[in-house]
This record gives sequence, C-alpha cells and structure tokens, in this order.
Amino acid sequence: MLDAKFIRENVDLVKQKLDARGVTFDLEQFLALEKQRREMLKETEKLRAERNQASDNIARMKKEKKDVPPEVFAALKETSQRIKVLEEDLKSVESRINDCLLMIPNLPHESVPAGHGSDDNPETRRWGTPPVFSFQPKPHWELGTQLQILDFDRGAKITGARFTLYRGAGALLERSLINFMLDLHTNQHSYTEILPPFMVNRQTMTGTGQLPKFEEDLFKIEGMDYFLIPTAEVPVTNIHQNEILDEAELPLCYAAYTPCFRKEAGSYGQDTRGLIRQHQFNKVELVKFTTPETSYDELESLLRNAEEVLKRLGLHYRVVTLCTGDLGFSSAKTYDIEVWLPGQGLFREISSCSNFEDFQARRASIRYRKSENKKIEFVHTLNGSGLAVGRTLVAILENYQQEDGTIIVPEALRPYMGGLEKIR
RNA sequence: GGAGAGAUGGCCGAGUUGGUCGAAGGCGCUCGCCUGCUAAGCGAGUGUACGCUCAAAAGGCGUACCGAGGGUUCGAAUCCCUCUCUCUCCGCCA
Repeated sequence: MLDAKFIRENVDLVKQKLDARGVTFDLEQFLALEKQRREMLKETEKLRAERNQASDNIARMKKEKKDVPPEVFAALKETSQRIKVLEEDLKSVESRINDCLLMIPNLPHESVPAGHGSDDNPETRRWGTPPVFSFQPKPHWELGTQLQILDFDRGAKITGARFTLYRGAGALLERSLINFMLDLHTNQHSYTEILPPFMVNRQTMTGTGQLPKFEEDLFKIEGMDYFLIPTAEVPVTNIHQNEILDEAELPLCYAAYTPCFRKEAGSYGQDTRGLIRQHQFNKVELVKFTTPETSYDELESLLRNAEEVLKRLGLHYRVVTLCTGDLGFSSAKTYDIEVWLPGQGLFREISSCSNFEDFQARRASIRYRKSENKKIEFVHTLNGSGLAVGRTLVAILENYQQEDGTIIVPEALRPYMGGLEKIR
C-alpha cells in the first residue's frame, strides 16, 4: 500500500509510475476523498475538543461540590449526538479511502526497465550451457510416466485436473530437493528455517497483498475466514506483522518449505500437461526484512542465493529483469530466474525474486526502530523462490535424461537419495 | 465440545463507588554525573498514529488509541453486550 500523504504530495509522479505499469487509476477521486476526509476530521476533532473541555469542567465542579446546571448536560448531549453522526460519516469516507489504497499497486523502482509485457523483459545474465543430446529429448511428463514416478492419471482420479501423484524415486527426488534447498540456505546462506501454518487468516492475506484484489486465485476454507497459502511468502512475511523490530536485528532472513495452493483461475488451457502448473506444488521460499538503505543489495544477494541452487544442480538458466508492464502487484522490482527445459525447448520461470520496499510493510505494519535516532520506520520486505521444487524436478528429468529414458541423479542430490545415481 | 481465568506502553506490571489516566512502579533504552575500566550508584529524559501550525526541521496545538467491534453516559482502561486470542481443568484425538 502506498502512503496517502505521499500520493497527495506527489500526484504527478504516482500517475507517471502507474502509467508505466499500464495501470489506469482514478487518482482524482482518491484525492477528492482525501480532501473530504481531512475537512471532516478537522470538524470532528474540533467538536470533540469542545466536549472534552466541557466534561473536564463538570468534573471540576463536581469535585468542588458545586451543582451543575441541567442545561449544560442538555447542550453537551446535543454536541455528542453531532459528534456521533460526524464520526460515522468520517468512518465511511476513511474506509472508502482505504479500499482505494488497497487496490493501488506498488510503484516500480527507477532501475526497472520500461516495457509492456513479458516480451520486453531484458535478459540480465545467463549461466551454464544447455545439454547436448544425441537423440530427441522428451518432455518430463513422458519420462515421469514411463519411469512410473509421476502418475498424472491417478492424481486426476483422486482429486482432479492439475493434481499429480509422485511415486517411488519421484517422491524421494521431490523430498530430497526440499532438504537440499533448505540445507543450502540455512547452512551456507544463513537463513533461519521456518515451518509456518499452511492456512492463514484474511488479515495476513491482506498484509502481503493477495487480498482484497486476488481472492479468486485463492482456496478458501469452507465455514472459516481462512485461506490455503499460495506461497510461504504470506505466512513468513506476516511473522512480524504489527511488530517493531530493532535495526540491530536486521536483516532477518528466513527460509521456509511449504506446499502452495493456487486456483490458477484464468489459466485454462495453459500448461495443461505435466507438472508445470498445478493447484498444489512445493516451494522453498526465501524472505528478508531489511532497512530501506540495504534492500536493493539484499535483493541481489537473495537472487544469488536462489541461483546457487541451480548452479549446484548443474542446470542451465537465465535471469531476466521484469519490465514495468510485467511487474507483480506488490513488487517494486523483480528478477525471474528461468531454467532451461530441453524436453520442451524453452526457458521456464523457476524463481521470482522481488523487493516490495515498504509496500507490504505498510499493509502489515512491520516497522523497525533506527539505532541512530530511535525513529520508527517501515522495513523493506523481499522474497524469492529458492526454488519452486516441482519445476526443479521437471528440469532435472528433462536435463539429465538418457536415451533409454533413465535419469542421472545430479551429484549434489545423491547424499539425499541414499546414494542413488540413476533413476530407472 | 464443557467449565473457569485473563488480554494495559519496547517488555513486566498497578489501576472497578466511571471524571485533570497517555495511564503509578519496575526493567530496558538515551543523555549527563560518578568510577582506573566494567559493574553498581545518582540525576534527567523516554509511546504511536493522524490532523492543524511551521518554508523545512525542531517545536507548539488538537484528536484518537489500555485485544477488536458495538452500547450506556455530559464523560469509559474502569459499567453492559458480541467477537477474537491466551492460560487452567475436563472430554475427544495424531
């Protein structure tokens, strides 16, 4: 959420930045409401001050055992009625303003390249080389089905479309990847491991920006105001909602494995084959809380931490910087890591690393006290996948496939798989 | 699910015949003094948000906030109702 005062004082800048996103937003209406709010607030506060003063007078008179004339009470009663009416009107204006603020996306950082969509995302770097095959590489759904480690039909039978059953070495590989990623980030990159609840309440979903705008993407629990998390970002970022942290403890770095649940509404017909777009998938997420001064450096290191997973697995990838038109709702800057999938002959997103600046912190009220002058400010929040586990498994199957349909297990994973060298 | 207790500032904790209560006291923190250093000790200070004022900062003024929402009242941390959460006991359960 943006600061109402900031919008008020930087209307042109905000307009221009939203424009770069390709978002049209009626700022005039917002500004009119803001103006109205301040006028009503002034009026209400003036009346309340009057009433408070008169009440103090009554208290004083009673203390001195003087009689209070009844007309004083009558007049005050009327003032109180007026205050009540004004308060109600004010509340309704405030809630309309808040509704507005919750629907305005974050402003892109100045370093974000201009563009309209994913075709305009510049490539930032590339690592490794694509594997060379002496045969036609297969997509992972064929490999997984032949090896009987992925069962799409039974997943669909048990639940429905976009659910998959992992079996044998497939289940083990998924579990090994989770452990490998968590170990890397906690031991080598000093993140603290978190295992959060997989369901959260409405306030938490609002804190990170999924609500109110994207409710149709979420699975809602029947009969309760709880939702299944679409990413660990949600519970982990909200760990510190309504808290004031000390600058000395920043940056706080957390790594969390969770399953993620997404309705994928509006993606009908896309990626219907294989593991790419599931309603339930596993992800290891990295989350940071930093000072505003360091957040962009921390974004770079978070991105490097995520890349390290792919390097150790020997998977070819590239990093792209999302342009203004492709940026997510809450993000000020985002890098995507895309892994090479030879079976499909394309790069596919496997991680998304973002700096939200104070956008989420303001929504969730996550602040810190500066060491220097004890002033309280919003923290910056960041997160990135480190990595999407299902898609990593896809990349391993497709990149490490052999002509006979078997899969070489990357060396880094073998200790996690009981020394298994090949899935056959 | 049944019965009871509770929720106050960064933390702990006082505060029910409703009235100068933003709230005692302590811890922590900041500054100063003292001390060879540290600790201890002494003194002073120390909430947040919003609005107005101010060129800006500082400051000043005002309003709100004692789990959340509503009610009673001229006036609510204090009385009433609803909800949420925490704790204790009982039941059920991996």
